[in-house]
Amino acid sequence: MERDQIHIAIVDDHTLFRNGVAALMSEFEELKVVFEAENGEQLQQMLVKYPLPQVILMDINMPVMDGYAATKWVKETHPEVKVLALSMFEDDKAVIRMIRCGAGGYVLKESRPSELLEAIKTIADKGVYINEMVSGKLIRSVSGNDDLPVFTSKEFEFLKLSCSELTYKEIADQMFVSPRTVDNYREALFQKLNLKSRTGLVLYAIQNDIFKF
Amino acid sequence: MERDQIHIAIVDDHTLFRNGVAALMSEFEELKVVFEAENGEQLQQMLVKYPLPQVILMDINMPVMDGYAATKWVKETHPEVKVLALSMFEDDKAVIRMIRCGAGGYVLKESRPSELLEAIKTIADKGVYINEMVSGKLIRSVSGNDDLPVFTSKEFEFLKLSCSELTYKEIADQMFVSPRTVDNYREALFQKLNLKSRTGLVLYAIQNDIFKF
DNA sequence: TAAAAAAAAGGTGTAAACACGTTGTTAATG
DNA sequence: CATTAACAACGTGTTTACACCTTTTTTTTA
Repeated sequence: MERDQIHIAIVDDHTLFRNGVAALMSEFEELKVVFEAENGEQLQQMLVKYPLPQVILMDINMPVMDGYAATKWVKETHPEVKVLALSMFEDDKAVIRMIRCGAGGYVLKESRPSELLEAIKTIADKGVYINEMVSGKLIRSVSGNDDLPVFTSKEFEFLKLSCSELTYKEIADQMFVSPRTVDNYREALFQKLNLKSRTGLVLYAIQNDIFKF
Repeated sequence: MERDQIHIAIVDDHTLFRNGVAALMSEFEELKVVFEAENGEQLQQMLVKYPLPQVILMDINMPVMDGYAATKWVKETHPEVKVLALSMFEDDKAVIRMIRCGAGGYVLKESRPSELLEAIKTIADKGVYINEMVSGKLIRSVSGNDDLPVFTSKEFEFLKLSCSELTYKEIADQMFVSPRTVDNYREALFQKLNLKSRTGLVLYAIQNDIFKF
């Protein structure tokens, strides 16, 4: 067992992917996989039972507790642990959000194993790993704060229910409020999101993963 | 090198996943990974250069040539080769479509390596691998043919334009037809898709990749 | 080329969606 | 305890969406 090994953990709900990456990374003698977790919640449990990893490879979309929440929690409780986001697609919004949550970098799942190793080594050393697109939209997006507006929980619920064939009246019934109140939710969302139609709401909700199929 | 090894190939655009699965499967002595490919097109090239695999693990969503087209092509040119779909989520529509294209089964990416091994062995032996949900919706869906209805090109265009904040009047202008004609398109789609609101149209279009972000 | 089918357009009515100003209600805060 | 602020609800009016049925125009095809 080599000294100076980088201890890593892998958090991803897809077992095949998780095990696969673990197997691949274990082949690099510079790395040691200390544990795997299926989601953020399991990660929390693992962190008390196992030695603290230096780097956590974190998937974004997971059930139970997703990558955003998990990353935020990790940085709050163990700020010295580096988080490297593993994203499926080059989804700017998601990547930016992960970085805001405290991730020190991100790697696409399309990457070759050696690239991932490089990213892990860099992030363990320097704390951040920013790849090719540094000079691009990422910088601009992160500095220019386009965070998602704050919704009340009612507005949020209304937004999700809007992604259906229910009429506003029916939505009101389901939310146990008056149709007028639903009007308020709609107006508030229109203003916050600069929209003017229900169709706009639906598109927004889907684009921002507020409504999922 | 063992005889009676099952020769498999892996087609997935995510290198980390592909390599990971290859590494995992190589550990089973019953299997031999003969090649990997990034997409359907690369698969076509690989199939002439490398020994024919008995089973192909096929991702669904890939650039260039996706899993549906690739599977169809494989079954046309090498009907004896079995295709096992690897799906990310339990997306009924996608799975059903893959089976219609000729896949002999599907496995979720959440599966454990041993389950995947089991699936590979089963499909190599029996030609099909149907897991737990046999008795469920799958059977019903595949038998009851629910292929997508036929739209005219105008209806199709209208459907895409509906995924916006344009009013029907504005859509009519853009399509250079009368608002009444647009009414006809809408009515036709409502009937064909059994919907009753624009929201329904938007959701349908997005679910079926007719409107893409 | 006449008949039939399909697509485009019209008329009209109702329901839902959108807009805006106003009024209770509750809870936080000085 | 009075004052805000936030939320819920109301009234009312306009626009858009939806429904249905008819007519005109274009395209197919017998």
